[in-house]
Amino acid sequence: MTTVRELPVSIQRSVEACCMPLRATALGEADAAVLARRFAALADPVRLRLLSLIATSEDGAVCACDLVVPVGKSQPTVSHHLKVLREAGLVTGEKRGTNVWYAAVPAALEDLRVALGPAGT
Amino acid sequence: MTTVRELPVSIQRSVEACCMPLRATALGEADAAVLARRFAALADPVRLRLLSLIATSEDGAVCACDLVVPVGKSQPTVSHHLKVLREAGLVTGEKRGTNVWYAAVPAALEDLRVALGPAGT
DNA sequence: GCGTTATATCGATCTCTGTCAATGGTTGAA
DNA sequence: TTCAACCATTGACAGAGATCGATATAACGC
Repeated sequence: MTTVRELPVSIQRSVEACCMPLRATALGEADAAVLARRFAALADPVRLRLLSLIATSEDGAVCACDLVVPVGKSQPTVSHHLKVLREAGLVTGEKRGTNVWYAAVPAALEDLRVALGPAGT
Repeated sequence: MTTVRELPVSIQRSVEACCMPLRATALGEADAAVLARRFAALADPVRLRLLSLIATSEDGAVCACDLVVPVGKSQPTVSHHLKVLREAGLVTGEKRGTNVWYAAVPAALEDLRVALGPAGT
């Protein structure tokens, strides 16, 4: 359940940047769909807590085994939410032995920040 | 259907600010619930387009009657989405005669930007 | 090989949400 | 007052998503 600290995992972005700021020009259908999908990944309290736990970890990565207890959900549920975060490009998972270490993808959060930002950014 | 331009409506915030950045400290259950609710308001393509249309309007406000056609949904559906945006504090609605004029609430978007931002903000 | 541990997937259930047709409430105009 | 326009609400339905127990898969140690 509890694990030994190791080196941070490497970071990779699989999801390409998207979309002008909401307030710059009227959003097209395609861009709106992409953005909605990403915001949906943040629209769940369990996922937000998981992401926060991962992003604030001292070494930049957290073993999945150390995420089940803190959020108070079953292991399959946590695994499901981690998958959603992964597919949204917000975190990456790297297998180390039997464990999977999750790391945040800062660039993904920055993309969303830009989308919410003022027109001239 | 189409309306005459008038003065921008007044802006008011009903939703109080919330939550440290995700990457500052691990999110508590309560904060996660509040943030998830707000991100959920952005997790729909129709709402994102409505918000974008409102936020990019020249006068800072748009008549609801001018929002139905651009998003290609029925009037009740658009009304429903506008309600969700209103309850999330992202827009305000002001009645003028038989029309309702919607305006964006920039401070609400800024709050979400802060939540997504780096630790030291 | 075997058993153990960690993670993912499957299947079922329940709840939430997006959508529209129909209806109701208000407002302004004729 | 009567009518028409605008907007919100209701009710019904389908689809999506959150959750968990059970099971499958993978890697390690013996």
